Amino acid sequence: MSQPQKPSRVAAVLAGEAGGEGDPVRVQGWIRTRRDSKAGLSFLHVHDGSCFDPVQVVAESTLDNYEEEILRLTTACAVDVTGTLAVSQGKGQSLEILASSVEVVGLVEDPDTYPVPAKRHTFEYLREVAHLRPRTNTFSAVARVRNRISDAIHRYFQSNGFAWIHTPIITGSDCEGAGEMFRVSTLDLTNVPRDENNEVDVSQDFFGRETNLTVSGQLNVEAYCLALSKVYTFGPTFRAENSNTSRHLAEFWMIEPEIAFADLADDADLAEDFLKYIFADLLEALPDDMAFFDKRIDPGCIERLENFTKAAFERMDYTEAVACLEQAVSKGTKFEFPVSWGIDLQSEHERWLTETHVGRPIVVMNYPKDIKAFYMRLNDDERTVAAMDVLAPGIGEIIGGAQREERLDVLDRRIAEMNLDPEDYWWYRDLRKYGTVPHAGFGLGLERTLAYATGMANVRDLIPFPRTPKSATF
RNA sequence: UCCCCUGUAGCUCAAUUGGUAGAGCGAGCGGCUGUUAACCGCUAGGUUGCUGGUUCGAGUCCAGCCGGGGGAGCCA
Repeated sequence: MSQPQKPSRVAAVLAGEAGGEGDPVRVQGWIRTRRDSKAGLSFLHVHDGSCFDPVQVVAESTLDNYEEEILRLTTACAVDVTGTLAVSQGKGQSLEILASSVEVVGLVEDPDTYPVPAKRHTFEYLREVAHLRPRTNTFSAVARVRNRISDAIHRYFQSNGFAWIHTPIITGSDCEGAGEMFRVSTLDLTNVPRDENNEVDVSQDFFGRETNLTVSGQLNVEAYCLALSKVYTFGPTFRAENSNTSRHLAEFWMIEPEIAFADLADDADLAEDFLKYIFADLLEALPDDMAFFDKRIDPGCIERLENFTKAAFERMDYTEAVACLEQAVSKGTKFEFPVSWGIDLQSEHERWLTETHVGRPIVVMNYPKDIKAFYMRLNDDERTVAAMDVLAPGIGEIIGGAQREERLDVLDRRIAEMNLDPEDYWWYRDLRKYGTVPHAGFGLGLERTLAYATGMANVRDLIPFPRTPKSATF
């Protein structure tokens, strides 16, 4: 089956990169819709996922398989089309393909049973057919945006001298302290070995100790930060929390840069520069997909992103933020949760600060030590730590980060204060013994970032096969 | 884990104070059209999530279970 014409991507065809009027062209893809005209021809919209729009193929009734095959084409049929490029006589597209051959590669035998016909579907329903939803406009657009953002993240770090560190998925550390973990074991669950105290004998397990899926690569990546200076993680993360919200997944992807010889201000600068880069890149690279989200999913999302990339981020201390909130309350602003120094800011507080108070992204810094993790650097006031949250209009917290405690004596004090066992942190403490330096980093959830960029409301629709409590079908 | 909402045709939803189910879309067939959210007509398609209870009678009321969604907490 030698085909003389090399196939082109639909994106290239529509961009005029596969040739001009009269040039031969070949595309491979799936039917989105078929419309027949009694003028003796059918219009096939063919997509291959390379761009938002399908290409229109004109199939005339003179094709030898017109009656038997082309008139039976339905949504999702796979085709291999050869023909010539033509200027469209109709509206809605400039170039189309006048087919000389439409080979049916894969037919839909019974269209009545195809779960995703060309009609409106709810996102909830499409989650039940997650293996077919990437064929829809929305989910193919999400997939392209996810890919582009991921690529931009790597491009940003790589072009700025960062090394991508593959921190472990399976961790022997039971002290990462960020929520419930998924146990990793090869023990026979129906016959678990016990020791003399009738405890599970983990020495017989695969690793000879208890192991779990990672909830964060941060502690590990700090080791590489203190050797390669500028590093980042980008990979899957697992949390066994029983969280049932539109913002939580049991398996999600996270980005965690870490920079050495850096303080909190450097960290905030990095976060601002980084976010602006990936969003500006998205707007520039995928205008058709973003236009779709702006029109059908979340009107205004393009303007929101444009403003985000242009506005200078406000910097504000936690103490000042609380003072602003208290002043607002005294002037009549109502919050569900009361405000006072020492509280963790609620979502409603964060939104007020970024949306109402300053009207642009804001970095809140230096939080009370009692509401933050042990590894965050203690400030000279002994009351606050060098933590930061980046808050954005329309979403609230988008990044959380901190300067790390690099002084061993202070770190040990903090470990003791929080009733943690220093032995669990022996190698983390080693990093402070041998050539310690100030360093800082932050964490960014990929799916939440995509939610912000696209206006899609649920992170379950921003990862190909979502894992949530009681749900891991695919 | 807690609170609220919800489960009727392949999908989205109707069904008056309880009286044994309808529409739109999709699908099939036909008509019409260089069509593009096409349009017009016809046809097929349902043990109303599961189990039990109240009742002459349950999609409708009650209990339990299972699933879905939203919010809270936790966080990314």
